[in-house]
Parts: sequence; C-alpha cells; structure tokens
Amino acid sequence: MSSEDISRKAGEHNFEKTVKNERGLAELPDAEAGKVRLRFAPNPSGPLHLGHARAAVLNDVYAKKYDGRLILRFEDTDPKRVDPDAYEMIRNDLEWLGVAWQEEVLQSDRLDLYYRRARELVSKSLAYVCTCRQEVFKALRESDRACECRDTLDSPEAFEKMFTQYCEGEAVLRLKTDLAHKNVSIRDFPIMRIVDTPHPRVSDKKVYPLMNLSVPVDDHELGLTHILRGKDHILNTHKQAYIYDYLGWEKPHYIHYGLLKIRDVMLSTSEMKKGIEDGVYSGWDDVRLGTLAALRRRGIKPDAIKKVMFDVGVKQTDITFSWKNLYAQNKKLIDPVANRYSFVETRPDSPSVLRVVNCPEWVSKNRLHPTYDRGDRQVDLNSGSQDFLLNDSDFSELKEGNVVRLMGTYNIKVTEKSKNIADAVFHSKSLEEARANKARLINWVKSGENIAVDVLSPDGTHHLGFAERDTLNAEVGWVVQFERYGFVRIDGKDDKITAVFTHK
RNA sequence: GCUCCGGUAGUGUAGCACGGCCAAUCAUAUCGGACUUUCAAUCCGAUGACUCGGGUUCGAAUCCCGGCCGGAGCACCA
Repeated sequence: MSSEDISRKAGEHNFEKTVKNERGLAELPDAEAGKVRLRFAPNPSGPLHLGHARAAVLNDVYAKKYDGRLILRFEDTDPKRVDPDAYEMIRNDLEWLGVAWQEEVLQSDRLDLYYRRARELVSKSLAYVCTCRQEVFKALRESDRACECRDTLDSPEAFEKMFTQYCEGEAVLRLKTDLAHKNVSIRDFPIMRIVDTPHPRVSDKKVYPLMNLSVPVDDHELGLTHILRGKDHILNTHKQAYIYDYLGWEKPHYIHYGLLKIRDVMLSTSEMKKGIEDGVYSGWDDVRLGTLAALRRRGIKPDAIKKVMFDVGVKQTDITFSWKNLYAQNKKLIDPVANRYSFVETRPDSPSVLRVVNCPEWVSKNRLHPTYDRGDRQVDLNSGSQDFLLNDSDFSELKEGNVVRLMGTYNIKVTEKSKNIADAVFHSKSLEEARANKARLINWVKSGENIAVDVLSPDGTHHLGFAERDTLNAEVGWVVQFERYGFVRIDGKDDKITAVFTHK
C-alpha cells in the first residue's frame, strides 16, 4: 500500500455516543473490570487548580470503579512551559485530593521513544520535514496545495538534519494527512519541532514532539483503554487518529467532557505565576486563587471537591461551576467537627463595647458543638460590672431601652449609647425572660480576655475583630465556626489569630 | 468565515441508544414553618425545567427536519 493509500484511509474516528448512563456515574464503554487503564496528564507549569480537579477526580473515580489503573503522566514537552517545582506540587495536590495513581511517567524521559516513532513514520514516507515559513505553509494549505518539502524532505536523511542542522523555527516535522481535508488544521499538521530553550530536566535535547505525536504514542505504549479529556481536544483526537492508523494501532475510547466555567477566581497558571513574581499574590496558596492549595488553605475539604466533580460528571455540555454547591458539600463535612467559638467583628482601635452594671457573678459555659459532645468553653464574668465586646453590626442595632440577650449568659437593658460605648444594666437571667421581652440574641467576647483575630476573605479583604480566649485551643489547620459569622480555617497563631474565611 | 459539538428548574444532575410506567429524579438554591442559648445544623412544606416551530406516531423530553441560542477548534501550547 502506498503512503497515499494509507493516508486516504487514515484519520477516521468514530466517537462513542459519549457513554451509556446508569444512575449516578456514567458507564465507560467496553469497560472491563481489572483491565481499565486511564491517565491524568497535566502539564507541569504550576500546581493544580479547580479546573484540573475534574479530570483528576473523574479518572480516579473510574479507575476505582473498574478496579483499573491510573497513570500520572507529566506532559512536559514544551521546555518553555515547564516549572521544575510543579512536578512535586502536582503530586502533593493529588495526594491531598485522595487521587491514587499506580504508575508515573514523564514525557521528557521518553523523547527517544517519540524519535523512534517519528523515524518510523518518516521511513514509511508518512511524515516529512518542512522548512517553509509558517505563513507560506498556511497559505498553501488554505488553497489545498502541498509545499515542496512534502515530496523532497520525506526521507530519513532529512529528518536527521532536524537534530544536526536546523535551529528553532527553521524546520518542523509534519505528518502527511489529507491536503483537501475539510478541516484545514488537520492538513499536514506538525508533530515535532525544535526548541532552543533548555529543558529543566533534559537540557541536552532540542527536538521535541508536539502533543499530537507524544500523546498518541504514550496513550498506546501505556496501554490506555479510555481517555477522558476536555472537548477542546476533540480536534486533537481526530489528528491523533492518523498516528494510530499509520502505525496500525487500535484506538482507545475517548470521552470528551464539556467546558467547566468557573467564575470569581483566578485560574490562569501563567497569570498566577506572574502575579506571584510581581508580589500581587502571596504565593500559590493566595486565597484569591483557584489553586487546590488555596482551597485547602480556605478550609475546603478534598471530599467536597470530589463530590462536586463527581456530580458534574462527563457530559459534553458546558457547565457553570457552582461555588454554592461546593460550599454546601463542604459544610456537610465540616459542620459536625467544627468547634464553635465566639467572634465579634469590630474595629480594633475603637471596638464596640457594652458596659453592664449591676450584674451578678456568672460562669458562662457553652458547648464547643451544639449537637456533639466536644466539651465546653468557659468564661468567668465579673459581678458588679462587666465589659463586653460586640459586633459593630449588633452594636449599631442597640437602642436605649432595648433588652438584649447575651448568648449563653443573661439579659441586659441598654440605658445609654454613645459612638462606640453602650451602657446597660443587668435585666434578667432566663431565656424565657429574653423571649418575653423579644430580646435579640447576640454573641459577645469578654473584654480583657479577647484575642485579636484577622479574618482573610477569599476576595482578599481583611476583617478584624476579637475572639474569645478559648479560641487559642484551636490548632492551626482546624476549621472552626465563629458563631453567627461563618466557618473559618485557623491559618496562624501568634500574638493574634489569623483565620481564612471558608463560607457561611 | 470554515469544521465540529451541544441545549432538562437559579446551579448541577437522572431520564434520551430500545417513544407510553415522566402531570420528569436527586442534590443544591430560594421562600415559609418547626426546633434551637448561632443568622449553623436538623426536620417539615412550598417554589421551580424538557430552547422554539414543524413533522412521524394512538402517544415524543425521548425519533426526524428547520430556526434560535450556546460552545469548541481553526499554534512550530497542552
């Protein structure tokens, strides 16, 4: 069969009608338990973000469902986009997510494999070195014509010159496809190029495969049975079909999922990187970023992300990621285990103060969790007079004559109010009295036992206030609930507590 | 522009290959109520969708055609 005959028949790929669905998780086509092989193939240009989580989680879920194997493959064939630190960051992110992989490969270790396959294609005259300027080639291809290189440089000798003679930009290796293909970009697409920028891992090499060579070669060599990828790769799937056909390989099953639109967060790895270098962001875990590291710091649990991505599934329709749904899933995980503490948001330099007189000696004992027994937090209040710190918002609602209940304590009546100090007198002890007086229920922090707190919001703003003394018992990394305020993750403890807002 | 793909409640999802059991599932959201020493959790109730128009059929969310809307790709990135 001549190369023309081969290329005429190649490049056809029949897509599965996505997948047969069962309740819950869609079935992969032709999936046999114990034989399924999948891959997660990130580009190591930075750590993983929410956008990667979908592919990582779904591959993991399917690998486990079919008792298959998941291969972590680093696609580092573009030296300009490789961050040497990213490999380890990605492994850490996956471990945190609970995604288990059984094999790991780096494409930069496998360049000889791609060279070998490229030589095979050239020796069959199915690929050729093209030395045309890009614009020239594009113009020819637009008008269904071949460039001269197609017939003159389709030899092993020409190919070797890519290693010995040409420099970056002077030559690429192109696959012979169909010069009249209705999709112009499929016409003799490139599969190898030369890059002068040294690769952090293999600095002696300068010829690199493009993804439409390295990906099908690896997918085949690694014995993958199913490939989950975004629909932005559909055209690449068509291109890669030529490689399979030329080399006589059986194609795996492809599932293309739709776009996941994620709003209100920074996701571009290159922009994040620049922002970090410029000092705009504090690091990869800056709470404004959509990295897994940032979500972790915000108190989002990996299982919440997994659940949301699992629910989203692999449909080809574009969808909008919902932070609300993620928070709802996360709340289910943290609510049962989060200790409760009192926190008031107020200006540290002139806090809202409530001065109560005539009050009895009182031991305020509140549970660390309203439904599960996690112990108590105790505050001893003075008899005679006692100062409390309040939320600015609660303070602003106080009016002379109001009866207000201080949570877990007693009821007071406001007698006088100035800018940030309100005077009050003890009114009564019981909750029933509070109800009878339609008293608002507010939380408080005992003045003198207050710990300064800085709550960092995901939008980058800081919210200052004070928490009760026992909050110091919460360890860094814990997610706790500040009552009537929301869940936060304790991020640091020194003279003050720094916390990151998780969600309401 | 060209090539390809998709459209179920605010969001996500099930159902669509083999039309009737779908006055359409589940989760989340929103609203109301119960409970509660948190504006959390929990419990109860309500709200809310088959993109539109034709066709096939006894019968269409499901099949066919067209419109509308949305998306992807058209790199010597992945």
